[in-house]
Amino acid sequence: MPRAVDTGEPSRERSPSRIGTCGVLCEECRVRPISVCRSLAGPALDELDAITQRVRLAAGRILFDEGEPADNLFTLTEGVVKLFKMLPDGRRQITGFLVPGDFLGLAYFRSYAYSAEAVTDAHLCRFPRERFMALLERHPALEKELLSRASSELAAAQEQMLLLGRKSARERVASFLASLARRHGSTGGSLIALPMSRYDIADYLGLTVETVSREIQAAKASGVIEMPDRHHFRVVDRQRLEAAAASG
Amino acid sequence: MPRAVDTGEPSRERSPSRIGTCGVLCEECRVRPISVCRSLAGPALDELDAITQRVRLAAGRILFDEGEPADNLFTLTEGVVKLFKMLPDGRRQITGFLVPGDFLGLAYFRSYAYSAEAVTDAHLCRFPRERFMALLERHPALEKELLSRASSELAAAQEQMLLLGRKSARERVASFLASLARRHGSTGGSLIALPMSRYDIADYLGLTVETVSREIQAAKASGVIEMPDRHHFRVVDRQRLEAAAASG
DNA sequence: TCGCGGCATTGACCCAGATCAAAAGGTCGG
DNA sequence: CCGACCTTTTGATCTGGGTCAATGCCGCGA
Repeated sequence: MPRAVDTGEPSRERSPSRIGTCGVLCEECRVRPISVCRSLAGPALDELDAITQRVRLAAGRILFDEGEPADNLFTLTEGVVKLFKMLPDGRRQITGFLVPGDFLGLAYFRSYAYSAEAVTDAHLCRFPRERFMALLERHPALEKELLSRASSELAAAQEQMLLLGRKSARERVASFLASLARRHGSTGGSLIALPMSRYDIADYLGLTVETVSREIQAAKASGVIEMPDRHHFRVVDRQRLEAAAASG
Repeated sequence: MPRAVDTGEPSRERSPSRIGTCGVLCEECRVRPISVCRSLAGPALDELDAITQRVRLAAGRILFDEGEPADNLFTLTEGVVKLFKMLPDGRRQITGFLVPGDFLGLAYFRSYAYSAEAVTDAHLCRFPRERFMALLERHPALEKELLSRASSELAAAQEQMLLLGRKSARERVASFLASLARRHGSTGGSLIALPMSRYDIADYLGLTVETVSREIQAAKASGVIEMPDRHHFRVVDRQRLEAAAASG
């Protein structure tokens, strides 16, 4: 099992620039800094910067394991991270794929409720739990932002329960591709990355690799999508993709 | 489709009693008042009481439908309520069963992300969204409580994803019974209510009624549980029940 | 450049749980 | 008390997707 502890020095000096309403700035990702909090005003941002540590995580490395003491919170600034839970016998359920801007290690737990692993090389901002919580006390706006994020995560989780409990394999794969396309903001025709393996997709959709592969092939064959290579696709017929997803 | 709008007059007069750290008091359920917020101090409670409306809901009636404008938030004070999402063709996934003390209609959405229906006769406290949000502004402790609840709901949702995506029918039913027993705080041997129908259980576990029925019969036959009637059970062999649940 | 190891795809077969069917309780209005 | 209707149980059969087995593909290290 790969295990990463890639630190990142506290970096006390003020970030040299901020763009728009964005908050914590990742030095290496300056081109695309991601806010931990869209609605934070100046002072809160400064304090957040002060407790921020930069972390890098190579693809395939574990950020933390389920059950570990939850000593840190994170925001993802670059790359893709997957969250998952496992059963004692090795069966795995991926509960989500995080993209830049997403928050990780949500508060109010003694220990992490899931494991987190990098799908691609990733950059994160790390906040020591204690200090972050103290900051939360002083800045209700930050708390509000977290509540808002928790709410949308909850809605996404419920949607995923619908998928896992009631959708067919074809519908699951179509839903997955459609939601990637939606997240991508693609109006159709643009190239969308599929950075995770077929195994990851299977463990996210509650299927086997073989079934995922077959359904993706079927989607290609029916002309709903195009795939220039295994890790990129294009939505050719959005209508039919959405229909196949059976979205409520 | 049954549809309930059972109001409940604003009830402006102060609640005559409070027990321990409990908050909003349901007049009819005085024997067991349930807090909306364990950590609220006096002033916040008074303000909460001021915007509270009592609502009653007969078994089988809808509190609200997915997609409706989310004009109200609720806490359940008595009874059991189920939350669910549906697909256009009628397939249904129940995402949770609420018990007294649970919060409902979480903030930061324009419209409800799911439908809510009473499993048994239920009593709720209703808070008009606007006023509740305003109150939230003034009382960070309330916000903190909501965040805490959202976090545990999220953890529960992830556990359910693991169940729906990766567990067998036997494991699902065992997990369900085990979690009811845990929630009940049963040390073993005590009678636990199973107020929902087999259909509801099936739609919660992503199975069919027939499969749920068969697995429950199997659990009885193997001596893991006892059932004095169809809507009550007793855990006879907690060891084996937990083992069958394959809980991570 | 070659060869190895981990993805990905494809095919053949199988089985857990769905579907179909029917009977047995239970509940409620009249 | 009757009868209609619904929930639950039980049995028989079917099938979507899992399992097992190969082969192809690709990236990487030496």
